[in-house]
Amino acid sequence: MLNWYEKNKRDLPWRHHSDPYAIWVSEIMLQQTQVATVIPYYLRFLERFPNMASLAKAKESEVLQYWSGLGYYRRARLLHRGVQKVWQENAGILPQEIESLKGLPGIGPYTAGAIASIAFGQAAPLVDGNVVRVLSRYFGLKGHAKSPELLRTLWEIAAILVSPSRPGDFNQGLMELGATVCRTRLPACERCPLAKGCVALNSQDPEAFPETPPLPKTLKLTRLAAVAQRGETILLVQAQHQRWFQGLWGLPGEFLDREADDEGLLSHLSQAYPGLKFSRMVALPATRHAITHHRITTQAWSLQVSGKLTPNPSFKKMRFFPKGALPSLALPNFDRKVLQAGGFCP
DNA sequence: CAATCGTGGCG
DNA sequence: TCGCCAAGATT
Repeated sequence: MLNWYEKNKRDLPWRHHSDPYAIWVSEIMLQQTQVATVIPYYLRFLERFPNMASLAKAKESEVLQYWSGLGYYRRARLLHRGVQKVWQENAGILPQEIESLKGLPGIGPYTAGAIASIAFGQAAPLVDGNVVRVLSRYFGLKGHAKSPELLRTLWEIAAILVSPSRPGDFNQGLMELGATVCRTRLPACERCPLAKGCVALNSQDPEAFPETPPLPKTLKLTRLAAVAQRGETILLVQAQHQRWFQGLWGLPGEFLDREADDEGLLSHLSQAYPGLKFSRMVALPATRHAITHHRITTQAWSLQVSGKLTPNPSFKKMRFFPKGALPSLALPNFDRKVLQAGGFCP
């Protein structure tokens, strides 16, 4: 494993760092997110927040701005809180103990093992999606990829296997193998250093491991949204109690269980934003977006606003932003797609 | 424990 | 077009 990793590891930005903070950031961004997606976000984030001090002092809104488009925004808020906690309560020194790491916001069993082994050289195991795949295939273990029983077994195996002398390389090697060779579909078993003893390969169907759990049914939703303009500005609201995108800015609107129509949007807007008057509605191209198992079609309208905004308790903030500010705002791609389709944003 | 959170890419 | 999936944590 160690020899294979040494020869085959990819040149990734976070592998240029030995700073535990930089590794921490990479591990949070990589949660449920592929390497290629993370790289540009990681580079920008570290350029703006090169150390704990800069991130600890930053406003959450700016942290979210740099996370905008990467998804799973709770990760950004928890990372921010975690860094602030270390900065304030531990003199900016990241603890090395697994249990202490797990006590930090956003750091669970996997990330604690990753930081302990990669940043601190401790012989700590880790189990992520790659490790589940590699080990369940190699040992021919039954059970769904997320079943607690299989995961318990895998953590025990990983703890036995981890190299005491080079735990970080071993753990990264296991994950690298899962990402590049022992892939979910079309595993490249001919290139695998573990092929000889692999139970799944010898069973002729490596893809049968791990078993795939049943997925939740996809739900279709319709959403109304407004690109409400006053001069060269656009009305945005900050999600506070909504189900999705807490803390981010977004277009005003609502979800429906029926067909979208402009009258529905007008009645929603007049109720949610008392004091404002809307006119000159023009339908924008419908956009589609998926959030976990939801498939959402957004029908948006462009319209003009007049009148004075009365604060609404369901939103923390409502503001008119200049169009030029849109690219650097913490917006979910969900809304960025609407703005781009309407030509309001590059 | 099981459901949930975003997004882009792939076949 | 659509289902499936990816360096998980939280509630």
